[in-house]
Amino acid sequence: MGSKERRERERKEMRENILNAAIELFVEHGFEKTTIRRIADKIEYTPGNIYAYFKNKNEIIYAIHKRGFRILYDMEMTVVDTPDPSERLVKLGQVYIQFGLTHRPFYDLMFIDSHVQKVISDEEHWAEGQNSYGVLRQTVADCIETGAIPHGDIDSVSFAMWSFVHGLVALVVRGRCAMIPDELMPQVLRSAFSYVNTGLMQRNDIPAMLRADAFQPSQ
Amino acid sequence: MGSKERRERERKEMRENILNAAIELFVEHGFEKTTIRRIADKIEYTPGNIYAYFKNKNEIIYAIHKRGFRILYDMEMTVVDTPDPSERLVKLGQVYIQFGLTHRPFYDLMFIDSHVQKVISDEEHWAEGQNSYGVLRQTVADCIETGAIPHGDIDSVSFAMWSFVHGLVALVVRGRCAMIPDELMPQVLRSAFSYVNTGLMQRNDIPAMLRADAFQPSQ
Amino acid sequence: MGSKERRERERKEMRENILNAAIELFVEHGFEKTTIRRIADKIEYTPGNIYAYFKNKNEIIYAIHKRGFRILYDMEMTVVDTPDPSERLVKLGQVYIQFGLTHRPFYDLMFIDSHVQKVISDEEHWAEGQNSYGVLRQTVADCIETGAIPHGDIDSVSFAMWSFVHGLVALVVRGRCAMIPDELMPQVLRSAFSYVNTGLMQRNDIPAMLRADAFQPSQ
Amino acid sequence: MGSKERRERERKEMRENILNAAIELFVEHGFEKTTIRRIADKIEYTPGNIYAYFKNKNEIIYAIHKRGFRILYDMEMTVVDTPDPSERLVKLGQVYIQFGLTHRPFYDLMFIDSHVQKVISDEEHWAEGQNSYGVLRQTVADCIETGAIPHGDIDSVSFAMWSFVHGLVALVVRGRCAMIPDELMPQVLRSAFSYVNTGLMQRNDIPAMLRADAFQPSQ
DNA sequence: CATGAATGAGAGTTCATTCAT
DNA sequence: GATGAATGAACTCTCATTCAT
Repeated sequence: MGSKERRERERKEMRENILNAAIELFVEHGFEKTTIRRIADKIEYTPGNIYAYFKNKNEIIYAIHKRGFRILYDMEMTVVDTPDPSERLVKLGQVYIQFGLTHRPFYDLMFIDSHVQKVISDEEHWAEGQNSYGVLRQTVADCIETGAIPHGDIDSVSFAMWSFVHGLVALVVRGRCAMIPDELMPQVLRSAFSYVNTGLMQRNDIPAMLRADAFQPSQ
Repeated sequence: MGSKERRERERKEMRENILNAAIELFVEHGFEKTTIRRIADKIEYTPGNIYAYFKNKNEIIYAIHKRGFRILYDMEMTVVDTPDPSERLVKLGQVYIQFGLTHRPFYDLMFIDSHVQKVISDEEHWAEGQNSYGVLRQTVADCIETGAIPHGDIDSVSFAMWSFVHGLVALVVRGRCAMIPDELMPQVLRSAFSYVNTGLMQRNDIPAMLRADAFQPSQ
Repeated sequence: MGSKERRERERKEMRENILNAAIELFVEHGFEKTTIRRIADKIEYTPGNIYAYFKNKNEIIYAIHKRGFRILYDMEMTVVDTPDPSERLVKLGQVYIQFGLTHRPFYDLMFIDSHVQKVISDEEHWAEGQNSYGVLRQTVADCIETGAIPHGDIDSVSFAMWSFVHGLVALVVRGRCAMIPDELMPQVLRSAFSYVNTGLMQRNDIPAMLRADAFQPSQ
Repeated sequence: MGSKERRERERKEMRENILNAAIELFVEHGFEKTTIRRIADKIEYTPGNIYAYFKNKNEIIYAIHKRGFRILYDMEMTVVDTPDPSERLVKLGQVYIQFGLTHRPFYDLMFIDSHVQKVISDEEHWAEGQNSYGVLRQTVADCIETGAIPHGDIDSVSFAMWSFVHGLVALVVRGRCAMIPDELMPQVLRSAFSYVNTGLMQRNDIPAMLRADAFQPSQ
């Protein structure tokens, strides 16, 4: 019977609706203001009905979380074929920052939010994160192997790289840059990013790509 | 009469109690769950009574915020006299990370928490933060002047340095290091930190000080 | 399906219940003591549930306010067709007093309560009041034109008329008539009302209608 | 021993201080905002200490109530010697309105406020009010006797007179005059007042005194 | 599957009042 | 007489969640 399949499909569509509404609210008003009632209002359903599709609010968070990692991963995929490891590493950093600044609520949920930390913890929900980290790790390994960056423990170096770009984004996303005027932030971000890259990359000039105009803070 | 003094002291103790309870709750459950009621319960007082010591919840945040910056600033002061700028820069980084990891709730409140961002915004409450940034900025300026690190825009470089150590701490504090086993974290942090420093510092060997065993993640 | 209609009806009944409970409490304890909790208790519901029917406490006030003016207006409509202006003016006064004394909490809310004054202020919520005033004003204008009462500025005269009847009702409603024994109040009110009317109406005898036994203080 | 007297005197002064503070708060911020704590703060004493001088908040209300009637009575005394009864009646009305509009919080407390109504009820606290009413009543009696106003039951006529001026003041004090522009209110009040007086006083011209520029509404 | 009414817990805050000192 | 710390009840309002229909 195709009826069962239709059921299945409708169910998926509904989950999608809920999720999209949740994400929109989330993007617009942040996590705290994304309540079940508001999600329900947005799709013109009833609060109670949400629970037919998601066990509870946390399940919705998981889903958003997952989708965020999907977006990040897709963005990473656009640069992952770059043959030169050092160039790839830089591009990965750019893509990461771009993701963070253009999808702030996602970034917040994925890498900063503390409620998520508790709710997701060490569950299977970090699987997607592992993929992203894997891409970075491999690139770092390649860089070290080719001598593009100094030798070092792969995980430590990967963590260093990640920390740097995370720091940049996190300080912006959580509004800790009061000392730097808003209008200067894009330039400061660019400079900071290329400064570290250039510094680490042993004068293998990569100025061209570092000048790429990414990183417009958004939203 | 010492009675007035005793009163004064008791009052301070009470404020201290409230603050400590708040900080503890904040550590355990994050800001949202740190409610006036819970604070009161913890110290076995009445919710209303809290308001005899702090005008409102925000004042409690301010107090924690301020205290955190005081602690950080004091820690920075212990290394600020280091004459060699590059050594000083490294030590500042170490001190910052140490602060972040040994005073996680403070760090969280000061540099990560989003509600604080809203409540404190651009008010006078960032004054203390400016001091800390000032110390970093001056050190970076000295480093550039002496050629210890590559030339660059002072604020951009300062922001880069800050971002890096913030990234390290923030990922740990907000539990985003699932891919690195807990027992390896201290070593990874150390390696990551020295990797970037060594890389940027143009082979001015500073291995000795980088081996300093700091950064034990704490509670 | 009548299910939707039933829902609709039940919803209206519920709003009605809330409103009635609110009005009763308002009668008994005044506005300040008419709290959401007490309303909820009275109808044996949960405080939070009230908010499913009224956005907030002010909305409940608006509703009572509006309803009160509706009742008053309807009562005015029963006499507004009286052709003789002076007779109409007297009847309007009687109707107004009757409304005030038989719907005291409404009257209180509409014309006396001070919190309402703050909450409603110059918003659209006075629209209904304007209708009532309009009826009075027109009647006064007619009276002046026909010479039933002395010439004068229409608004000033209308305000005078209104003030008089408001004064009568307000002193009763707010219990400032201690000097007059309760059992005499009805007669005193009647006498006072007809005294002023007869005085102003230049000996156009209207004794018949002034003897109408209205104005029993209620509840 | 004069020590006892001194005690007595100091006690009175303290009561006075509390009362004045309460009245000031009351005048500035209204009844609801006049809290024990605020009174205490104003005179730089402790909330608890207030209770050494007044049994509770209601006692403070009584005192303010009483003082208000004292002021009104004193104002009435300035016109009570007017020999002509009709002139005296008009002056009494003027004085009453003036009191109401220049001492709004007092007026509110004395003649409108509902909390007072409950707290004071039929106790001895209305004694002062009786005096004021007595003055009016006597004047009305004189007016009737001399034929200045139509014959009628003294209490009913007195109540009518009182209701009229109370209505005028109460509508203003409780902000129910939205339909009359603020800048016109003084003139409207004057007109309304003289309209009724002239109307009732059987063309005994009293225009001169009615033109007296009283009744500026005040804070 | 969907509704919508209802719950219960909990949020920050204010207040009159009490009481040991 | 005066202090100031403390209480306990009350306030409006929000939310995730449940459940009969």
